[in-house]
Amino acid sequence: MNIGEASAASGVSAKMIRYYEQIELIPSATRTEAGYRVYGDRDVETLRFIRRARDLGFSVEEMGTLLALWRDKERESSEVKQIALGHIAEIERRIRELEGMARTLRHLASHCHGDHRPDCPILDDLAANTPDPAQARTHKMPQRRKSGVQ
Amino acid sequence: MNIGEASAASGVSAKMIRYYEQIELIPSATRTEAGYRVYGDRDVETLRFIRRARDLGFSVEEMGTLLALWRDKERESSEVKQIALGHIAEIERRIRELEGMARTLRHLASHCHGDHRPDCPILDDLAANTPDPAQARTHKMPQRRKSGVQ
DNA sequence: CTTGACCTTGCCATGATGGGAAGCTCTATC
DNA sequence: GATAGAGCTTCCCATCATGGCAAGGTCAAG
Repeated sequence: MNIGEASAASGVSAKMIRYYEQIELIPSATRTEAGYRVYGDRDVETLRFIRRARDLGFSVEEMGTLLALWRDKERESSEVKQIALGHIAEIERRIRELEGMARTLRHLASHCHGDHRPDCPILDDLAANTPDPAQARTHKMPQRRKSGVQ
Repeated sequence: MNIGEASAASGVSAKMIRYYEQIELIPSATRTEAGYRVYGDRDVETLRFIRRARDLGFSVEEMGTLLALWRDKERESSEVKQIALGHIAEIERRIRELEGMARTLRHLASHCHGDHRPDCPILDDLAANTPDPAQARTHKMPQRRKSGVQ
């Protein structure tokens, strides 16, 4: 099976299959004399596993761990469960973050006329709100020495 | 005001301020003779606007539009509302996507012993599930000519 | 004058993915 | 057997927003 066929059979693009090989998420495929990658049913199974895990939002790193556990017949299911639970917690954190944004935006939008008049509480709010450093997102503001807003 | 002070006053890192200038989201700051960027209160206001919009999940492109509308006194609030509503819809779409993942994972995890036994429905499911091309995420699988899984 | 915090530019990295070019291979059709 | 064109190969570049590091100039306090 060529890479294109393996791609169609697994739902993972050929580009990504090569990428996964390069980062050693999957072993290097054997090659034909001409240098074409060759895949078997086992490889397609692995690629489907990856495709499914990715659709569940697992990162490539997490997929690597899951694959290793999958291949290890003696693995303990608690390890897998831990990864799944951790991932669920992360997803729920992102959901809460997005819901906070949506809540604020819905509130602002509901107070905006949405007509030809220029008054718009959305812009006013964006402009007026003093930033609260404590609720910064990915922010790591460096501390200054002379510290003081001039 | 130097860039570090403007950063502290606005909550936007110096690095990002330079980046926003480079991509022309904000106008180029005036410079001292030595080449230092100089900021005034108006600039800090703009940066705060950006910081707040970013915390609400707006992309840089959307921020550019919002900034233009903010500066345009004659703008119609309907434009702003449209952007906000579109953004809300996008956030809600992402939330639904994440909730689908969380639901599936919770279901799988609840059926996993989570102990020393190797049996794990999570891995079994990842391995066995045939991919449904219709529910692909960002997938644009290219169509093959001979189309057929060997 | 020295120290060191601050500024400058520039390059590199992230994560997962796509796009495209240049060049080789395979296969179906004439 | 020759030709066309789909498919494969590698390599490089782009995304998006952000951080890190390095080399070098500047400024202010001691």
